Amino acid sequence: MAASVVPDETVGRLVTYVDYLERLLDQEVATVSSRELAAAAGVNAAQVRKDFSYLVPYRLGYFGTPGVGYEVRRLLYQLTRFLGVTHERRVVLVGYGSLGAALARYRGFAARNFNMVAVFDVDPAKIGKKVDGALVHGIDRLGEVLAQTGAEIAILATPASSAQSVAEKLAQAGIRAILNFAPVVLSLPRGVTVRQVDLSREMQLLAFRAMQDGESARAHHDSLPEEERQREP
Amino acid sequence: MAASVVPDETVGRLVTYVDYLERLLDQEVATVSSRELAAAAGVNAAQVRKDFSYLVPYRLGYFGTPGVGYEVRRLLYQLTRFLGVTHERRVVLVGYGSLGAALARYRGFAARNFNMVAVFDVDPAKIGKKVDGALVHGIDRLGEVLAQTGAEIAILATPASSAQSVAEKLAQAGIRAILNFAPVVLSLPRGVTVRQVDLSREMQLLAFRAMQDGESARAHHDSLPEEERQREP
DNA sequence: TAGATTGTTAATCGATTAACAATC
DNA sequence: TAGATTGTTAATCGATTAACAATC
Repeated sequence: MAASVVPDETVGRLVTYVDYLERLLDQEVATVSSRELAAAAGVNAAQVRKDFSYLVPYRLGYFGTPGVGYEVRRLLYQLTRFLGVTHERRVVLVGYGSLGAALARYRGFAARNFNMVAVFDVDPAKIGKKVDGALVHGIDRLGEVLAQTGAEIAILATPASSAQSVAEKLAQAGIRAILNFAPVVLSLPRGVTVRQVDLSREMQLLAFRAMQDGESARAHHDSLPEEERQREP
Repeated sequence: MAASVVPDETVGRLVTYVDYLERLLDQEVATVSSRELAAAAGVNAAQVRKDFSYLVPYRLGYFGTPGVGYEVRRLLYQLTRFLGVTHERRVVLVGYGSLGAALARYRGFAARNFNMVAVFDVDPAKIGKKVDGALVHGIDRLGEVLAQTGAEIAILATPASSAQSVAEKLAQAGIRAILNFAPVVLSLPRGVTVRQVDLSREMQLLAFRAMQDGESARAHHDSLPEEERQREP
């Protein structure tokens, strides 16, 4: 079997389908079509069915019924089983700055069975304090605390300058997956999964699109001059 | 000219190149190759050159010199000019909960010329307070305040349940771009650019990969039984 | 049965990567 | 000049979408 049969894009959408199915379950809706799931996730209906087809090799059992759709309850059960969201997942946070503090408090994690078991920072003023239900440790105690808590997932919210070295320590200490908020590409041994969330990059992309839409006609005109008017800045 | 010649992926990477070029400029490095830029951004060198080639129609002037590479200073100038990062961009934040508060304080935005000019919330206890240098308004004052401030970009950090209706109000009030942290797919008129950041989804994806790596052998074994053992949950 | 909707295969689309002539 | 590296075209890859037979 290839290392990862199910693309990240699909796994991400499965999570979205689960969210939507839970809402349907609350509303006591019994069945749902791929078309409806697609609308909720902002994708094509064929995409939804294709996504489910990736799970066939895992032999989960039930999916849909032609002509009818999917039973909400059973589909939800299969997807959560596949995603493994049933049991608690332990998370550590490294970097208790403004963003780190927010992430520690963010309720979206707890709602999904993520339990923040420890926080790490370099600031001596923070070490030893209890924040949001978790104790702040010095980064030197990483290995020790990870061994104790058995956490497998880390949230990295340090400054860019220290992100790579901290990530290496995390990998060494047995962390399997890192959600990286530092605007640096981490290079780590295979076996450690990294997802990068670059908020500043997202904002800059948005700003570019906003500007572009506003200026399309003008920009086109401005761009005509062949000469480069650069003054060394 | 097609609506958007430059893919989002490329624009995102251009931002990353700019970050790296600024570091090189600080270090007084004069030239850089596509290979080096690629390493910094975690991509292929051909990707870097391809990304730059998308900018050719914009006739910015200088890029690289075959056999030599790119002059750091001039390349940086061209990219920032293209991205329009030179002038201040005004941003409003809607939803001052735990995440919203963190985003308001997040320094990565200010460092990139984003200025948070107003905050909105429904909680009467927050309205009228000054937080992180911006006043908190009721959502009913959206149109008024946006007209005053001229903000074009919004950060949406409300609960999922109100995200769509707030987004519609934002679009109506002239917002061009929305960074959406609510785990809901927004449907808005064309002309409003939306980027979604779903932190819980990222975490669930990571947790899945972490679990998967740990279990590959076991999971494969477990998956064999043909019978579905579902008990209605 | 007729209408609806699944699961899957094939077609399309777009992004990434390789290759290489141009050129400093 | 010889070596290096760009800019661009062509090849590859993977993800999305369309189409449709199977089937409830």
